[in-house]
Amino acid sequence: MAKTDRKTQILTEATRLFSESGYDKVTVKQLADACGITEPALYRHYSSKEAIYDAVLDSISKRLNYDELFEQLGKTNDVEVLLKSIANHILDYFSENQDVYRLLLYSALRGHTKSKQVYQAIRGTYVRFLYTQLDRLYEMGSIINKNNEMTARCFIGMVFDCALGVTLWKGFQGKQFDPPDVIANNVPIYVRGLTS
Amino acid sequence: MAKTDRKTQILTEATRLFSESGYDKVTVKQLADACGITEPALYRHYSSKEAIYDAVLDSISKRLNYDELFEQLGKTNDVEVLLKSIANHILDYFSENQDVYRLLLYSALRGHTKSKQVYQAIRGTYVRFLYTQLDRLYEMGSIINKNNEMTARCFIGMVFDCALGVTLWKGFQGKQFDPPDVIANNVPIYVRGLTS
DNA sequence: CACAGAAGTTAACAACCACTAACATACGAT
DNA sequence: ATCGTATGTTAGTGGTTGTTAACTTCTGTG
Repeated sequence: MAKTDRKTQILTEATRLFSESGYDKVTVKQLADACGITEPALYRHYSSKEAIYDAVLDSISKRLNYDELFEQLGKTNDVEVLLKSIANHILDYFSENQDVYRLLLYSALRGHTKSKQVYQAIRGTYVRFLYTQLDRLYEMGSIINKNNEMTARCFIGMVFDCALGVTLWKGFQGKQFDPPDVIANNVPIYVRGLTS
Repeated sequence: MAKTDRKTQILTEATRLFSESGYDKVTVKQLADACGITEPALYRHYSSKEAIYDAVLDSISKRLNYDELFEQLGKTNDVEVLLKSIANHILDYFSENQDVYRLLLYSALRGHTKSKQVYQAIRGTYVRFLYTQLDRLYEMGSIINKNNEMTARCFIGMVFDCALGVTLWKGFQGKQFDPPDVIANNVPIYVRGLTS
């Protein structure tokens, strides 16, 4: 196996394992086993366990592609379209990358500065985009006067929490709702509450 | 020091330490040091590290007092009062017990079944109360027809996320908002969106 | 073919961790 | 006064973990 392939494989397995069990509970042996090699072989590719962890976080922050969404939505004048698209984008992303959110939250709770930064980079990007758009819609007279940064942060928070519900609380929240249904139910409340 | 006092002290220190660093990163020695005793002395009071952890979770689930809130709000017909009171109750609780939310989330991510249950017990209680009240307000004609369980879960999710922002993301979310301000900004959006 | 370097192995090390055995002391009840 | 119990200590054990040293195997290149 070529060096690059092995490195990628280690990254993939590490992402999966770390997000499943958290950094501390994953042993280097586990990771090596998952890759089908021995522990010392891992150290040919990464200098330490922490280095693998850093690489995982780096790859995560590069995995998100907002450009498409932002270009698509940059010109809409419909609050409902705006909110629904952002919500769906977040939920799609996290359902396609179920491991990511868990891993980020876990790391952030662990106090890992880098993962806090990554988490906030992802989240902050959504928030900034949304409140910029809300500012624009307000100037157009489409929505009422609010602190749009607060509004945006809360809305994104609600959607993130919903995403967490899907991945983390599976089987622990009583009835299991489909995220799209939740969006369909709740975004209109926001829209009604915001439009003038 | 009497046995009960020491046991309580261990519980207090354990709650603090576990929520700061997570179960895995806290060593028994750290905990013993924090209590001013040696490791074996700890084992006079708790049979294992895991037993201490269980005790911490038990004490947390007993620390919440909803009765006051629920009795107080059980008869209000004002959606805004209802939502604001619930939101403030959650935020007050978590700002008074900053360690609790961190610990619960941390444990839940770690996959600890009991902590998932505790987290969901706390959260679920708020959700059930809110959607019962929303059902009542709907029957009274005060609010529009919605899936009130979804609405409640999303609202509670938004507030929980807000509480997390205060404790976990301090210094990582750019501008720091006061939770009461956030409530004052966002609850009215929900109210406008829900009232008929 | 020779060989350099990449990638893998076995064996082991030092540090750490949860936990325990064995012993010491304070103290209330009888 | 004495005994039992609660609570503490010192010293140490077995197991795990991240990491490394030393050695082997594979492979592409001049």
